[in-house]
Amino acid sequence: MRTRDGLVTAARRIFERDGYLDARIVDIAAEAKVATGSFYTHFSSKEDVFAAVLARLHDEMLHAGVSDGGDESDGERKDLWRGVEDANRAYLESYRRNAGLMAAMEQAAAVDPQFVRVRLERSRVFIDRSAAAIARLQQSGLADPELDPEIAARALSAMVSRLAYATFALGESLPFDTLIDTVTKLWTNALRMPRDRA
Amino acid sequence: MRTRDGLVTAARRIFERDGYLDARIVDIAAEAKVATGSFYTHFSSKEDVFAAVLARLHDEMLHAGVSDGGDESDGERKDLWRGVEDANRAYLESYRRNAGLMAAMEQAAAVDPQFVRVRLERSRVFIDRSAAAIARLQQSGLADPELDPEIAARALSAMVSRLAYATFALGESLPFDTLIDTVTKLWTNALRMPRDRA
Amino acid sequence: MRTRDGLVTAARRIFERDGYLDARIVDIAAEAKVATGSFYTHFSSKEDVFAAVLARLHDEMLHAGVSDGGDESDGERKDLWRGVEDANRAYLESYRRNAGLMAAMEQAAAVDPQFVRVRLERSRVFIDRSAAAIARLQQSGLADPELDPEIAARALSAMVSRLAYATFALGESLPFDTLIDTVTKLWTNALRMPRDRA
Amino acid sequence: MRTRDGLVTAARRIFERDGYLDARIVDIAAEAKVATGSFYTHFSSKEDVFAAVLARLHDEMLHAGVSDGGDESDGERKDLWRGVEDANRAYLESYRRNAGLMAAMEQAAAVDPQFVRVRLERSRVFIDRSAAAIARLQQSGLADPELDPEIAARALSAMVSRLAYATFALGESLPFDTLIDTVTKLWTNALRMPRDRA
DNA sequence: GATGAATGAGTGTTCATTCAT
DNA sequence: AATGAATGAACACTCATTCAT
Repeated sequence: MRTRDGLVTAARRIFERDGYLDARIVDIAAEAKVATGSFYTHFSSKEDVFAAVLARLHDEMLHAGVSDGGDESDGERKDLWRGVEDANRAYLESYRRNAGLMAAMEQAAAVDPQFVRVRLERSRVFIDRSAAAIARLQQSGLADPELDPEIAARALSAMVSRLAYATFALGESLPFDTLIDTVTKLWTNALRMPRDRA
Repeated sequence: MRTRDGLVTAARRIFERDGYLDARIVDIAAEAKVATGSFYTHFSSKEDVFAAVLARLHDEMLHAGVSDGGDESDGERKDLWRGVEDANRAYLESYRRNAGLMAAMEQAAAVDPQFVRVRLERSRVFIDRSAAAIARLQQSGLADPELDPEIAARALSAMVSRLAYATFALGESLPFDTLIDTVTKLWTNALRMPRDRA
Repeated sequence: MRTRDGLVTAARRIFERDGYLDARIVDIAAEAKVATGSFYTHFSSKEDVFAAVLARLHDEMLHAGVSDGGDESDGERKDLWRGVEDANRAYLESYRRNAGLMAAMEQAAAVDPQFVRVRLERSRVFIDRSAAAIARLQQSGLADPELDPEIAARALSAMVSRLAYATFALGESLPFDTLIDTVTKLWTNALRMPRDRA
Repeated sequence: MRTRDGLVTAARRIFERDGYLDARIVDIAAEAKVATGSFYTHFSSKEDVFAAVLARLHDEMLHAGVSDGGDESDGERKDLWRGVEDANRAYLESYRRNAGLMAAMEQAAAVDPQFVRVRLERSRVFIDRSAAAIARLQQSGLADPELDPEIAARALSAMVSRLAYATFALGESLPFDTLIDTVTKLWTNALRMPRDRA
């Protein structure tokens, strides 16, 4: 198991350094200081390790409570805005922290349908939570009732994740705080949520 | 020049069929019914033809008036909403028509930084036009003055293009009209534009 | 010793299932439910186990009296024909029973000279007995005196074993009884042995 | 086409030298003095070249008239024996000349079912011709009427080819003339053909 | 005697690019 | 300008064997 862990760690470094396509099994094995063949004791292919790397990332995020978009428990309007902002900040910070890997994942998804699925499942969590939140807001009369919660959640998640990709993976410059602020404004506006100090 | 045109046409078909990475020069030459070596009389590499294919697409769009997001000339509120809807419809229809190529371009951009730039320039047109429109609306008191026009334009373009990619290139199901309707609502809401029958 | 026996049994199954070349040591160990390394406590290589498997087969045949071509003790002509038929039947039945292993052995012999020798030694028994029988028949005036007993024995054995291989290992269809009958007629004819009811 | 021919010639040398299994594509290309990749311009795999080598051998045999077992046109008894002897001699001389290749083919057939078929088709020619001859002899009352011509032909061909393999490919020593003489005697006896000077 | 993870050498195949004709 | 055969570098994967526990 120790060897396997070492390989996952090494693989993550190599994928971040070289991207998904240019990552070579030999390099991963070398980075983990094991023989090439040992790689195949634990993984069957490059796709296989990459899936393991992503799975570990997912676990780390769960343990770090990152996926938790903040508690939306109390009903004050001021907090609604704050809730959206916190969720966006958490998402963006996590993206920034794992930018190299996210870039590799985009590449993997562009090349291997298997990772399109993985990416979809990853975003599903956020989309589902957002859709639920939107529906709740609509029922409380706090969000535009004409919107389909599921589709709106998809669209707004697409907006945030694509902006994160452009900013952190591609390096299009945007100050972090401006990013959060804009995203949060657009998100709350888009749902026609009432402004804080309305 | 006829050979060159034939190669571009052939390349487009191959890129649509096989994607950017799996497209082979021999196949492009065969599809164009010329010898492999003739390819290199007109293009220096796969990147080179792909750029030519994208350039031709761009030209076709300009001639088809597709890039023209509708004239936003008159000041009636009703037309504002209509203007956004028309622009989105035009974008989405164009994306749907060229879905195979757009998928190839996403793949190319994931693999080759050169095409990240191309993609960026392509979207630049739409972003700039949107940013200008937003600024104009703000000056007329018809859009949220707190938004940075440039960043908001980027974000909303990201939203639309990503949704288009998911729907037409990846095949995540969404009825076309629902898509346009949702996108337009979110877009106008996000800017806090007044509703039609306000 | 129990482990060793288990490995030989397992190896036989694997060789029958996968052939000599495709048989893998790990599979043999797994089939015997021992660790891979344990294999090497008892055998030094794949060739080594395969030799052991063949040796055990040889022992089983001896104990089953299979190698015993029938007793050619009495001098009646009728029995001569019967003796040849019995020997052929015994040989062919044994081949049919062990067809999988024989196929593996042919493969091994095609690939490793060591098993050409083993195969030769295996057939030696039959050839020598046949040669002796031919010589005896010649001395009794019951077989063509112009034939070299040794070479004739080789040739006729080759005929029978090759037919057995084609029928049972390769699956070229031939009814068992037709096979025995033809082989016996050809064998007795070839030696110019007098017909039963001469 | 010149390159292809060179590759077939080179392949034949390599297959004879190293056998089917140990033959490496790089070696074949090097022997033909072309780049490794050029091999794949003409052949898709090792099996593919080997099939080409065997096909060329087949052609050469046909042109050399080797497959022609002598004309069995006149009805003299003396010539019957001679006809069988000539056919056997031709077969055995051809086998001796191509012993290295035949050894490789046995190996190929032991490893790849595709070549079991090829070998079968190769022998089919001889078997069919023999079967026809046997049937003719039976009709003229010159061969044992109890034998099935097809099966007898198979059996006697198996005998000759297996003896050829043992002698020329495996090097079990037997003088060439003794071999022909024995084989011919056994063959004519087996069919109960009348002796020359009966 | 048993374990089983680690070792690492070895090779078929692809395809963008060249260049003599 | 066209031809198309030739080039050759690059890399994943297998599996018999070892050896520290």
